Amino acid sequence: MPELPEVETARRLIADLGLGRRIADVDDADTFVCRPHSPGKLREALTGRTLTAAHRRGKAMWCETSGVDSSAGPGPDLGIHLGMSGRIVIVAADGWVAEGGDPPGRDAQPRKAAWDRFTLEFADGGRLSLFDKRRLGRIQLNPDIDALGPDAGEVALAEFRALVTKGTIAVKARLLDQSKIAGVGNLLADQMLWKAKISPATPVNHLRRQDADRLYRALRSVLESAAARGGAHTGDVIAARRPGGTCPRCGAEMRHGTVGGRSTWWCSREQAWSAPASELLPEAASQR
DNA sequence: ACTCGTGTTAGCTG
DNA sequence: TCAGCTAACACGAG
Repeated sequence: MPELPEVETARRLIADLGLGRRIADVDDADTFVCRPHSPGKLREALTGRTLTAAHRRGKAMWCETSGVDSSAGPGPDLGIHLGMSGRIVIVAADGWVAEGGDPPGRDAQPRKAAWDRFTLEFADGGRLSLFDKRRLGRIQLNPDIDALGPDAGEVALAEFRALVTKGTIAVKARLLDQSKIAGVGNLLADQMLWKAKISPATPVNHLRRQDADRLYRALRSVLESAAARGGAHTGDVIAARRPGGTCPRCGAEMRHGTVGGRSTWWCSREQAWSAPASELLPEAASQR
């Protein structure tokens, strides 16, 4: 299930194998994945064009398209979001298949054709599909990319500090807010908070400058290692996200709860959160 | 049978 | 209007 590193893999796949191929037909029959949905709308908008570039910001991808002929202006952008279980599958003219997105190894059963939610049929006989079991992926023309914050892999330290520390929300919930920082999902958030030794429940206004800076460095290194190792699920602490799991660093028991509406795991020793004494009620402070 | 989930978002509240 | 929270979406896996 894709976070930033998996989406980048999918984007690169499209950039390498999907560009410059004439779109001969479009299957946009899925009434939930293709939005806004009027059957045939995407077919009408895309047939006769080619994809000319593949971009990504956070977990959102979009492809530029060519004019239907050389005299026409460029076509609409094709927005692609993989959701929780989406994967890009590209079939070459000779039938060779390449995939990127949701790691195939984790659900390696044969692909059912019914799970291809959107397909570009190329004139060369190949195709590009959004394969998505849960149908939470999205295909959309001209997606509003500016609604997203800066890409998590490109945000600068000063910008990160400003975006992450304003307000009172739990730091993990803020990291998951795509309008602030784009690309961090549930696993990357747990991994980077663990790496920075910060409790996921810490209200962001309680983060000191040194905490925010440590979290920023954790973001950089977690993205880098996830990209190198093949996805967000390869993080050191991810294997410990299970009942009975222990911290890979100190051996303490891992705790589980819900933060920002998502399943969350943290080290009971290194990521314990306690409010500064000045913010506790008098009776609570006296118990410390 | 029943619960959970690596994501997003409409709709509600203060 | 904004920040923050919750339920809903869909469906396969355990």
